[in-house]
Amino acid sequence: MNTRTRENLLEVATRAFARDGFAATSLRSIAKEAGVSPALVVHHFGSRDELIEECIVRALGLWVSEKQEFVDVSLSVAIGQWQGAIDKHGDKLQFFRQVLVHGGDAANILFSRMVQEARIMIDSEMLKGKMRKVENPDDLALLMTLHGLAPLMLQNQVNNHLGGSFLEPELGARLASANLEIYRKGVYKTSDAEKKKKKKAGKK
Amino acid sequence: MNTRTRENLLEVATRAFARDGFAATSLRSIAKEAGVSPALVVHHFGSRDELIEECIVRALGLWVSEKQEFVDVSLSVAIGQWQGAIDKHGDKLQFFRQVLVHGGDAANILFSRMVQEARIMIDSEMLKGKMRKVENPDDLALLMTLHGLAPLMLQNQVNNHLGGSFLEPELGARLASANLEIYRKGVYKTSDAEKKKKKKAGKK
DNA sequence: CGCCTTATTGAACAGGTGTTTAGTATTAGA
DNA sequence: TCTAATACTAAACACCTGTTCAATAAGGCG
Repeated sequence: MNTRTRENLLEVATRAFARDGFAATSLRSIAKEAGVSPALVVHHFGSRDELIEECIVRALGLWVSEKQEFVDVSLSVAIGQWQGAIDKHGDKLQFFRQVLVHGGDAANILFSRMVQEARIMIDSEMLKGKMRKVENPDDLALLMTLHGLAPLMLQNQVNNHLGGSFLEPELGARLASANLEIYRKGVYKTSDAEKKKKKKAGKK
Repeated sequence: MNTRTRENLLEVATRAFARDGFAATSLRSIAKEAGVSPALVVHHFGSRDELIEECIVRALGLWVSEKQEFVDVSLSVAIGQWQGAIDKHGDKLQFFRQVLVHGGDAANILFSRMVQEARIMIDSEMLKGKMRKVENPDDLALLMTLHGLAPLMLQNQVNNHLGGSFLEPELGARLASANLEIYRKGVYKTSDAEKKKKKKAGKK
């Protein structure tokens, strides 16, 4: 089995899918970009769908094998500290974005894993005393994952709105600090009645 | 000009685009669904791209004309109170979701408008004393829009994760209340030093 | 009525898609 | 070195795409 051309094919395909999305990337264009005949691609992978699946499995595999790094990313994503994460894993994030847009089992698995890791992060932060106790940590994990993924999913619109790429340090930092401000202090004022309630519960 | 078939065509097309996305919806399938020949569609709209554009313009037009309603939606989106908004505007929201996924000028305009309305909402809430003063209201508007759109963009994954549709009252309410909890109290503890600082600033 | 515009269609076109097939190189193993 | 498997390709297939064209039906208007 020729591993080299196979791996190269996977790399080229993943890059193309990350760049243009699954729907807009044809088997033929991948073959051309890899300097190879279309028939060879199906010879190696069976079909276009199986190629896509292999790309996803491979990307998820890389994720798992680099898990420690990606936990950092997940955390960075959650609290909006983009620049570091993007520098290291920009292309992979773009690919995962396409997976999420594409939907299906892989997207569900990917998403649930991210929520799961956010959940672990929350427990850890609470143990360290950096996070307050919340009513439902599972829902918080879900929400923080959503909040973290939102700028990735809507990156084009965010970039257009800000007039630049939020992957750049300055804009990224602005988004991050604004997000952190919400996560620290909230935005809605708590009513006086609730404040007292909170104090009581705290003293007890 | 036959307005009836034209309008019907727009309606069928919009519904199909909302359901399956732009990339996966062919001119021919729309024609079939409308019980009409493909040639008639291009006779009325010139081309598939122009049909898409007309659908978008029409949807944005409906948005503007029902602006008051949609401001409510926007606010509901921002604070995560989905169920009411979805009941009234579910199909339109699905279409807008596809527009955002599709990207391009229309998506940028739509997104910036939502941020803008969020900004107006923030000012109004601050005037009413329901919101605290934040460092950069523009960035807050951007973030709240992102937070509101996230569950819409990732609805399939969220539904899969929760084991049901978050458009249903119970799950929607859960998400909403978790979001509100963040927006009210934050999640990260502020350090003691910062707390004192805050108190000083408050008394001054 | 007849005329002209409009609505509508079936058939065809050119191009793109994923996949198959038959054939040729290339390589590895006995 | 001969053989069998593998790597690879050009060409063709069947299908789907958006669009065009010529033709027919239907109204509106003088």
